[in-house]
Amino acid sequence: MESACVHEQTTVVHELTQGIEMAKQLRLNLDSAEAREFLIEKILSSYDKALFVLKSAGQPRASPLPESSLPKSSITTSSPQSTEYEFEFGQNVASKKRKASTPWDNEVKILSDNEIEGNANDGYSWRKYGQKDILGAKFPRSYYKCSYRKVQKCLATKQVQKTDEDPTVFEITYRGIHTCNGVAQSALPPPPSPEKHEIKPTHHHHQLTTPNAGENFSNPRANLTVNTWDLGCTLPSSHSIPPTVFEFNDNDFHPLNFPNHFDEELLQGYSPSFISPATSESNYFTDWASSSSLDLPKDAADLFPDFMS
DNA sequence: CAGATTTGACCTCA
DNA sequence: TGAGGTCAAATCTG
Repeated sequence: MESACVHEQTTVVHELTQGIEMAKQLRLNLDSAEAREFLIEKILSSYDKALFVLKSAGQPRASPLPESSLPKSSITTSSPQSTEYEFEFGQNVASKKRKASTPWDNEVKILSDNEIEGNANDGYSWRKYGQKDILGAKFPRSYYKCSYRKVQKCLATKQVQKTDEDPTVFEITYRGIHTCNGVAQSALPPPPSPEKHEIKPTHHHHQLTTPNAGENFSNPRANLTVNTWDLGCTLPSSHSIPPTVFEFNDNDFHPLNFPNHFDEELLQGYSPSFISPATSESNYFTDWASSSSLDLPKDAADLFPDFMS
């Protein structure tokens, strides 16, 4: 099962990456005893799960790891309903017509059966700018661009289209790279340097079927629930799409911050940039935390006021 | 009233 | 020339 292998690799890398980011956070929050405990718990949880996945990797199993079999962290989420995403990496997967001319250097295609009108809560704020009937397609295609296109010159766009076979399944195609931070520039540190967010079009096409990288968060608005093994409080419900994808080479793989800069946000800690006041989702974390059976430290709000408010 | 959405017109390219 | 993608004015919504 190659896809399962990829899945496990992704999960492990995600967990380890998360552990690193948490450790960075820990370094920044050494002064606070509560923060220390909270972050240590998260780090241990991440590595626990990474180890668990690695140990499980060699064992045969017919289906993805059941949630119940996974190590429990101090932060848990509910809802077993799963959403499948199918990723397709490469150049201009969807656009055949303008393949040679489009400036996009990356594209991610996702199939989701659990979106509301394809309005995925992917952590970014989108503005619909067009809808078009597509030849041969039963349903029109909707065009979205980043709400911060003008303010931050963010060129990320996405296309959402119901599939012919199943109107409840949406094909979401992400194009371009988010160069925005999700909020107005004035309120934030400068966007990450381009080199830090360099996305290389991969020549290897991989299809990943989630639960991927341990998502398990529910979307109270869209009734969207993704099984997740981890992420805990680091991932609001709005991130219905794995925020970090990986470019797999023959022997290694590198995390790429696409389509979301989730890792970057993690890196910045629970910074205000994580919660975009301007986004249509208004307050990801609040929704997420209130809708999930989270076992957050009672003083989490004090530890991370930006995160919680 | 500001921001988001809708929708017809326009642009680009194969 | 037609299809896909984008623009922008009109309209809607909170």
